Amino acid sequence: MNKAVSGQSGVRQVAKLAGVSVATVSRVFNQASNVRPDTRDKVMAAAKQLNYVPNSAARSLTMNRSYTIGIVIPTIDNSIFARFIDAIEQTLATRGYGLIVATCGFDRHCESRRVEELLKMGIEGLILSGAEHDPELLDLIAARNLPLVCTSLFDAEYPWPTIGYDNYTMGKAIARHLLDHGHRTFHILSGPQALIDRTRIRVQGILDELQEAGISDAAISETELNFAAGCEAAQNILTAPLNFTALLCTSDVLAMGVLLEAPRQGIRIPQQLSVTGFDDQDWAAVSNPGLTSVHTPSRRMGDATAQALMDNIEQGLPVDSQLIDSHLVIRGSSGPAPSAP
Amino acid sequence: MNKAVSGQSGVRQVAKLAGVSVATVSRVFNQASNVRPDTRDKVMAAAKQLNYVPNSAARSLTMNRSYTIGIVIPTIDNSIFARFIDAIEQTLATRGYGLIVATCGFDRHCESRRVEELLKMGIEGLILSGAEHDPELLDLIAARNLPLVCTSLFDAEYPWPTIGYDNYTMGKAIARHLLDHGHRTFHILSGPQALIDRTRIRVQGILDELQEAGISDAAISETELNFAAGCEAAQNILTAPLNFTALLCTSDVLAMGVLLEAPRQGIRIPQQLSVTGFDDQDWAAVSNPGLTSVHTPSRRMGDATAQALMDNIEQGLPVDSQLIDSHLVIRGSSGPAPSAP
DNA sequence: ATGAAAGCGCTAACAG
DNA sequence: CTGTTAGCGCTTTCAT
Repeated sequence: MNKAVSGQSGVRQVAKLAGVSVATVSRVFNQASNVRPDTRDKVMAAAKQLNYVPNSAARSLTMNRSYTIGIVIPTIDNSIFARFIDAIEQTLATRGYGLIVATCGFDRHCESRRVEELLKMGIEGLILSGAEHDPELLDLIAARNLPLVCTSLFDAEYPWPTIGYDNYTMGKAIARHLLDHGHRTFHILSGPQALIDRTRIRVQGILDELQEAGISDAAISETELNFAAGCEAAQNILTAPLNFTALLCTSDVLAMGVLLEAPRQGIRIPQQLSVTGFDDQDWAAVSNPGLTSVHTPSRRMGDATAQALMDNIEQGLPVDSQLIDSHLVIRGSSGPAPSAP
Repeated sequence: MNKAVSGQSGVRQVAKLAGVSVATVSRVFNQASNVRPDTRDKVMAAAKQLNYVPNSAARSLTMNRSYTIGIVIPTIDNSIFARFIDAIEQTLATRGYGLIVATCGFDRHCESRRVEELLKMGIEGLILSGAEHDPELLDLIAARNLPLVCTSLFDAEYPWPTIGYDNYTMGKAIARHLLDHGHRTFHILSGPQALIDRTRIRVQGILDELQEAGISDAAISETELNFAAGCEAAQNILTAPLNFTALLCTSDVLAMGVLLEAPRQGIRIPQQLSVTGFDDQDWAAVSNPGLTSVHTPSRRMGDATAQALMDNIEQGLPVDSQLIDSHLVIRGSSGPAPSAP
């Protein structure tokens, strides 16, 4: 059983070596005011000599501050989340905060457990994905008065602050794009709607737009939200003779599978089939053809989220919900509907 | 100035409500042995009623344990690192450890600063990328007796444990693959060799293999290690009439740019040009053509790293260097050299 | 400008 | 099996 730190030296040693009191050492390492420059130097010298690093546990205990923010997301292994975390981490770092990450797949129970673990670790703020969480968890968070931001979607009505996109409108936009190109028969490939609210909202936007155009028979295939699952789903969807001319995917990772599978089935994109995604990952510009998708600036969302949390913690500012812009990016994977589907 | 926790309740309150001593409460929340079941239940009930969550700072202070591991990597926004972290996080979670992530680009000074921040946060173990670090930093880590693992490369000779791939041999392997296909003129597109040791090692492997085949005039282009930079580099490399038939990229993110740019320049892959990557990201199987690359199982590396660290911390086991297997994946982007380059 | 001393909430002997 | 008590290393009044 290894002690976390062994060659440890505390304020005490530093104080002794510098010939001052522990209070002075503490002052030097905090708001350096009220310390004579030469005293300060003596302390710093002693500290360096002893390799002194303040003990965060003791610090946290007395100040009741941990300078850590927690985040629980489905996975890190998805460009969209990776970029998001990357941005959060960098913004937090500008003010000395650390980020503790935890993943939970799309399992609500797991999410709750992970949050509890983070709570035990003393986080001062929490970032969650989406707006559907265990009510008991939300109660606990409220009881602890822990700042929380729900991300990836924007919902001004939600009782907790949300920072994210207007998934509904974007769903409508991408459907409209296809309708404008003359498509009348559609298939939707989505992630698990029951587990992911923003997926459900995207689908709803698509369906509503189609509905308004008098189309109400779009088929929906659901699958897990990862590359392999997308490939498998694509195989199933694309084998039979196509009875649709447009395939809308609620996520690029799913569209990737379609792009891979279509040529194998002899289906040409976009001549025979238009395909669209959601997220606009890097590769969407590279694939052949390029993938029409909705660009969701997750980096911007991360910055905003981190900033909001820190402003709340340090200045008590309320965390306001925030709409992050997103927009359609049209590429080669979508085009005019073939004359004879 | 928001207190981190406000509706707080400590062992004391719980003890009083449950009609026991603080020691008993502590026992219940730790090694539940030596506590009568009904006492235990009373305590748990009281705790639940009060929304009690143990204060981690106090806990860490008395036990001298933080149950957190720190990692400093260049970026999270790269599939390779994202997958790596994802795996680490999940493995750590199995034993109640948290992961604090920090990014530093490819800047050694920044790396040192970030590590110091993590040190201040009380991490019990540290994960770094590569094996080139500020000597002073390494001294500090040694002085604090902090377990460290250097990842992404394997080097049995290195004074600190390394867990990663044999980049050199893989560099040789991919060059050999191309040589076997009759290629005799090469161009290498690499990330910054001065900043990234494993990149340098990969390049060295390639060069050595070519050298052994009597080829010593391979040109090398260096660029930043991200998608945009890869695109730009590809534009420069591919404009002039090609004086090489194989383009080896030291990373898939770079190869992605090449795959995007080649068709724009009217260059057909692999008929006119063979392209290879390194990492085998998801999209490598999807792109058109698929990208020949070296598969580096970053998830496996993450698991091994996390496991080694925890075993060291809890059982004092030495952290042994570990070679993670990697292998060549041949796809459509590489083929026989065109007869007339 | 500096020092002395009182805890922060918890765990871990040590008693009983 | 349970209670009492002494710190863990630090910050922070309150004196000086």
